[in-house]
Amino acid sequence: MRAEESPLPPRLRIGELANLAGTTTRAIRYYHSIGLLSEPERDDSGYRRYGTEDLVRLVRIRRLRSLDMPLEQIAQHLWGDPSEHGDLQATLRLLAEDIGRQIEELQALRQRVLDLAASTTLAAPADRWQAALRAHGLRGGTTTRLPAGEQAAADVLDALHPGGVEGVIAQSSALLSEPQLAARIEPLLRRFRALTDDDAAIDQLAGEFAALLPRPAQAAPPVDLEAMDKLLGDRFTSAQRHCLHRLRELVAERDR
Amino acid sequence: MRAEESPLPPRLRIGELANLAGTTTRAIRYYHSIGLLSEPERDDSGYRRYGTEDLVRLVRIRRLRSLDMPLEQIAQHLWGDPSEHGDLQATLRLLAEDIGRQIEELQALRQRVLDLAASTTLAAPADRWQAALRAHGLRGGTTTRLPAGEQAAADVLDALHPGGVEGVIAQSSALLSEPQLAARIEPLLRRFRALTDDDAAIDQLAGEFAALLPRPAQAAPPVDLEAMDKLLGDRFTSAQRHCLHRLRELVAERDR
DNA sequence: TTGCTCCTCACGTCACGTGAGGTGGC
DNA sequence: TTGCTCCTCACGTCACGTGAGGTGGC
Repeated sequence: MRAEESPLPPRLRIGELANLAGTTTRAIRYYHSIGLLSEPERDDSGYRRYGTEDLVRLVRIRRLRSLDMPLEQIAQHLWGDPSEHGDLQATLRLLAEDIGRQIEELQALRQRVLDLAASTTLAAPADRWQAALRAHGLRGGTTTRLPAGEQAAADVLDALHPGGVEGVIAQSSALLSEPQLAARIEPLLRRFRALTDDDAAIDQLAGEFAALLPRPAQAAPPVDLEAMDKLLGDRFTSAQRHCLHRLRELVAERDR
Repeated sequence: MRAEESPLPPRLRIGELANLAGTTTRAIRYYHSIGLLSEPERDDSGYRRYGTEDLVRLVRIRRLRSLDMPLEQIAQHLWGDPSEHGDLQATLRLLAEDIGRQIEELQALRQRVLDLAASTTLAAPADRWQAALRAHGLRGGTTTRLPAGEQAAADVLDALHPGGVEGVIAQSSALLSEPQLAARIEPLLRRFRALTDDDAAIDQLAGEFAALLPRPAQAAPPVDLEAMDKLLGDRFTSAQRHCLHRLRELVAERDR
């Protein structure tokens, strides 16, 4: 039996290459346009025809892209001498570490979401604030429903602290472990809520609040106090704002 | 002591809000432009002034964005009625599941990155191909250096199979466990490499190769054979192409 | 006065997706 | 002939970034 002539099979067209590499023709043309993949030869009808090297390079690009690596960075690695693979190795290790950190962040976030979903009734920050206070032996004030100003304060704390209102309270453990805190703070809160503009006792009340606050070394404020002031300004009466302002002054003076 | 008038502190400006929420003024303006965050009131000089609700909503947006959730999806979550507690709970559960999936994806991604880092230490596909064959008791042919066609074949297999050349060999375990494979295949390979166009034994050789291949039920081809043909066409002689073509025909006939 | 912040266009970026309108291959 | 693939513009998308040129606030 004689051997027949076996003609050269036509090389790959762009669609076939795209399928093999698990991508689209548009992506391949885009890689050509930015010079990441060199343009192959055309056949008689102007179609691009691809070979082995194109496939190998494209698959490498897609592998790195599946790691969300930017094309520019991919280009640097693929244009680098194949002998300098140490650099790529180091980059990949750093990438793995970065992903590891992202995983940890997401796990913490997921736990927080689950905690929130499972926690009692998944209530508003103000209610969770009071519940967390009760868990520390504080009744959270005499009223069942907090005044508007304190409700808004809970909202802001919940938004600003990474751990939510629960995180704020956890960070204030030094304050909360103060002996007799419940007995001492609740009368102050009642007086604060009843403050009127011509109340002569504003500075007196601020002083008594300040006496309850721990030294700065033991507890930095959990959130930006000036921002809280600007946000909550319209939720308190002028007298209450005055009292809070005086309280901040007293603490600042003491810390100097 | 008389209480002084305590003026309303000005509300937050866009830069302060951005800092508190850990984002940029541009992002906030963008959220306004697409209606994700409503435009706040302006002060006398036209500056936007923000309050508590804006902060709370923006922080929620940023939290979800940090999960890479598209803004459109975020909008759907945040437009849900806050009074429907059951719905909110369900939303949070879904969110936790979503985060869980993202964690799994990232873990798989991290593993792929580490695998990739490990595989770059290894040599060219052709060398890894021969090393893997030796691990199965095959010497990988008589030559130290593979002919160009077989080197290119190794490149293509490595690119196309998710597990690289090692994955191809693992998938071909049925073939590799064939008794006396080494003794039977190596003479065939030598004859294949020496094929000439007028070699009358082309079909004979193809038949002997086919006899070594397992039945289709036991092993589907690990990669697209037609694509391999188009890619490697120019790396083999006409006689070799003829032989491979005949081999594919024989296997296809047998499988019908 | 100086440096900082804010304002509104409006164009740029990244990695493609999506027609539009036309031709080649089987 | 029909349906599929390919070709080249060229505009769209997503989530902002980045000046440009001007004004307000302290």
